[in-house]
Amino acid sequence: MKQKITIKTIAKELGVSTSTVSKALKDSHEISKDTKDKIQAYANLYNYKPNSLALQLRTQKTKVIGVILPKIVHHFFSTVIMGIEEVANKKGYNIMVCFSNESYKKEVETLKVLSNGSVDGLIVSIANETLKNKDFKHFLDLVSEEIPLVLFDRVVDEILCDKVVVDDVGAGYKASKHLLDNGRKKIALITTPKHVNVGTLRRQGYEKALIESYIKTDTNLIIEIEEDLDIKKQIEKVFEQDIDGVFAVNEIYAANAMRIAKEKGLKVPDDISIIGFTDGLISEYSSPSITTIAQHGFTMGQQAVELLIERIENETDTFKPKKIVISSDLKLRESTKSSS
Amino acid sequence: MKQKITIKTIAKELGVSTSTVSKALKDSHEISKDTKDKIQAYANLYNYKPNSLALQLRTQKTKVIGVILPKIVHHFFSTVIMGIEEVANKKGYNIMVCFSNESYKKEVETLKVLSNGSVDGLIVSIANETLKNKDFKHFLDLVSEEIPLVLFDRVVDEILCDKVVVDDVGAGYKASKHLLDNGRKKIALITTPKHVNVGTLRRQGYEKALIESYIKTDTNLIIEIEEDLDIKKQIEKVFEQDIDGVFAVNEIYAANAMRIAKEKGLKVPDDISIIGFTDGLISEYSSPSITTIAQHGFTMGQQAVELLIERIENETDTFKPKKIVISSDLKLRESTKSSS
DNA sequence: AAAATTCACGAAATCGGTTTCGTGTTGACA
DNA sequence: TGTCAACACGAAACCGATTTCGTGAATTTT
Repeated sequence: MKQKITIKTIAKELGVSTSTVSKALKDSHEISKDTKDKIQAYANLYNYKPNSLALQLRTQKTKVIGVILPKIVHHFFSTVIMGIEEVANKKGYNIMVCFSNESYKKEVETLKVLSNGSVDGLIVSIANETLKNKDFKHFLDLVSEEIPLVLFDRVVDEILCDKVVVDDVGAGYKASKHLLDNGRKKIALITTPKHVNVGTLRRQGYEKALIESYIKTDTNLIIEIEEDLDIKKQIEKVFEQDIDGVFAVNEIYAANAMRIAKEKGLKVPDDISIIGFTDGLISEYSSPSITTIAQHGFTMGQQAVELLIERIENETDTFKPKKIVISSDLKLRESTKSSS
Repeated sequence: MKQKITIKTIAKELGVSTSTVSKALKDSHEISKDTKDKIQAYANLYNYKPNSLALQLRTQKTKVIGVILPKIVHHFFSTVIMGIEEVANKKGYNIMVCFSNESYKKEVETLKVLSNGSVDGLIVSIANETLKNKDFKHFLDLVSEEIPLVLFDRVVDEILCDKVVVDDVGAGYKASKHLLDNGRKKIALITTPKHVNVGTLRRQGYEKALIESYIKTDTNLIIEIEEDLDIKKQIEKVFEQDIDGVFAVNEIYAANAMRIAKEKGLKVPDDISIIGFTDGLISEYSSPSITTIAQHGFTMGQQAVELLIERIENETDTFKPKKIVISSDLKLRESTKSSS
């Protein structure tokens, strides 16, 4: 890289001190107009840009927010990033993005790297493996170092920090209730393993809705998907039973369910209703289009970053973690159109 | 944030100089074993982490790569990011991600912010608006400052730097040839406005394939989509004509075409074949699934970072821009299954 | 026993800025 | 003419590390 022009260069060239240059560039009243003009002209001519590292070292602020996501090729997470970036930028922050790839080890490493002062705070959604392990030491360390931290979507109670989540129980309830209202009785639930708490919460909503309709939960209709195995094959199993509705906790599961239904000769939504989660492009463009629960990832990102910046800039000694719950909406599409 | 422990703190507490501490922590031979043990024990106990800003200021290296994308809620770009992050991390770099949102102004601002020393180099895919304006001054400035820069996918010849692109002409040819081989004669092309060069290049491939089959290009069959307007309505127009094949330059256009075909009562692939671009989830999960040209975003990301890091770490005075062309593959699916 | 090494550590410069505190010069005022 | 304030600028400390060079003491060599 080309040798950058510094304040020192300017000072030497113009025969003044570095303090004068610094002040002149900030239009300080201490410096005479003549000198200011001269210095500013020189700086412009040579396209002087203050070295941000020097500033950061002095102020101990990087104006950077670290974001750690389990993955990115995923409609929900990429939407969240958009929300984060938008607000962060508006407030003068940049974002450093890392991915845990659902791996505990990578999450620990990334957290360590980012917490050495490269960022002012962190926004994280916990990796699957970490949730499974239930080992949150790396997060607890972060909290005890008092590095501002906001968790979103995949959060746990053990970590004392600000959180942004969707109303998963309510969303699960809404989705299931919608199917019940459509006259469906034998509703399959395609969910995640229990350690993924969002899945568990959505299941609670599902069970609540069933109970309200005096339907007994049939564990044969509930299937927990192992992501490492063939997803479609796992979902096919639940179709061996007599079902008339499917509630899938994400859009990939929903799309797979739809495909299987078609292969089995079932008509959607006439013979079977399908509802998904995460309002992504698959749901929108599949045919029939899939009714989903919209998670409002964009809003989540915005809220998370606002919480974080609030925490960064207003260092209150009284630490009371906040939890923001984003309500979710039913996005009605063809896959649950009541035939009546 | 909690007061961080510095080398100075350790020095004072242990009654030695900061240089001794620094050397002891790096296990220098200059320091006696006793002193080293004492200092290292203290550092571990209080969880000392060197301030990365101080290091960066000293070495003038941030070990951060800036990435500017037009958008992120998009299969191709999120895949590229994955590729970038993977290689960058492996080589000890982190990535700072920004979005231009296809806006010229935001691109200029972002470029300015990132080029003040916060990153060692940049990977960029140019915003649509910038391509339209043909105003690349901000990039030329970057180049003249000799800040390492790699452009990918949306690149222009005016900017002298390393580039990674897909073989767009070849890909367009492959896609069109595939339709022709399927016996299609009246193939519509759904592309972007001319200023988006990838669209133009793919069109060249399309025209080349037609010419080879002695088919005259019919401009009525070519439609350039304005993203600001209703996409579906624009595509519907081309369906007013008698067509038996559609080549869409991205998967959203392809998905829309499929939907319209169905609405018109056309059977895919019996009555009409459809082929898209970008091997995303929509193509995979729509029904029938859509044949596409796979762009290998992951590979592009990897290659781009490797070029960039090479440029960052081996400052050669002889600057010869490299251009890597990634070949694309046809991913055969149901939407072009030949009925024969 | 004197000279030469080795050892173990500290002082100070450096990276590129900001900021506090002085200080010499000028002008105004009594 | 002496005093005092305003003005315009510089010296130096500071942020948190690294690194070069120097130095006193201990040890080895001759």
